[in-house]
Amino acid sequence: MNSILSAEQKCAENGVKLTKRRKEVLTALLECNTALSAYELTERCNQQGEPAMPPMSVYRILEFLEEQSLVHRLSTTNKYIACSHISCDHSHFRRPQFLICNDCTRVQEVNVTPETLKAIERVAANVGFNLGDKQLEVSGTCSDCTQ
Amino acid sequence: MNSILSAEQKCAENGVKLTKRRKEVLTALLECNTALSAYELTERCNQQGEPAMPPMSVYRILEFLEEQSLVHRLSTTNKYIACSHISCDHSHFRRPQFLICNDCTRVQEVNVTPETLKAIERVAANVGFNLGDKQLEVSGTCSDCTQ
DNA sequence: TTATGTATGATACAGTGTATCAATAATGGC
DNA sequence: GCCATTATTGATACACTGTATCATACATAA
Repeated sequence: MNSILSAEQKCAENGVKLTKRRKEVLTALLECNTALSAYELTERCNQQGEPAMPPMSVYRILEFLEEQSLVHRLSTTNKYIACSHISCDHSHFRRPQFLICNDCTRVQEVNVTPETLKAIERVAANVGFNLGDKQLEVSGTCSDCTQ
Repeated sequence: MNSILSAEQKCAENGVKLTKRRKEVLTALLECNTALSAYELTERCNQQGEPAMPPMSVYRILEFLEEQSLVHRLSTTNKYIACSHISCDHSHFRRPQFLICNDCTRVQEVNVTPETLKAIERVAANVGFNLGDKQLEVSGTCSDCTQ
């Protein structure tokens, strides 16, 4: 679990702690490798031998992990996915972008060109919108579900 | 209510009917001029003198109106907004795009250039994603909430 | 009118997220 | 070590959102 070590280090730098419970949640999310809802994640955590964790705790922990940029919340589907940049050094040097399959809810992190991002930002700026550094979520149909 | 007439006509062309209840829902959504959740919309409809409508009906009617492209469902916020092209002749010649304010949930329909859309489609195609003709939803902060 | 299909009403319930308070664990000062 | 303070987690209740299901009303055509 290289990622867990990196996550722990990152938290330490920020003066917060990656507790046992938080590790459990992050590990479960990293292992499943897809986006999960808070309740799906709760179920997964409670399948391990550990004492059961209530959904409320999972919500709080997800909020914590999101603040630390260790997970992303996909507002399109209300699911959470582990950040794919935990172990590599570079932080999100630019807004992350996700493709979300409408059918199987599979999620794929992608990178559009900076120019394209700029173009979108410009359109938003024209009507007074500030995109901040939130991620971009685009829904479609993945290759498996297209057939 | 020019839009209602256009909507009625559009339905007639498709061989479906814009009933009294459906008109009520669409009118309420057109009048409020913002995105509303199904329950907010129910409340609004029931503030008129009409006999009360249960949420279930509103859900069904919204589904109907969405099929007729008279309203858009914003999956980012689970809200509905009236299509801004009901009265003008042209249909959605290209994928509609919405900017959604994270703070006040205000929604603004915009148009990025076809080239930008193509660029996003290309990135998606590279990993086997098909964007179909679903709308694009981008969340940010509107001018009012930025200050 | 009767039969058929469509639209709406009503009820119950499952799923999701939040508010609140209680209990436990960690931390720092003495 | 012991206590006070804070952070974290547990537990309960509840509000909100959406769906499943069946019953009723309405429209249309034979």
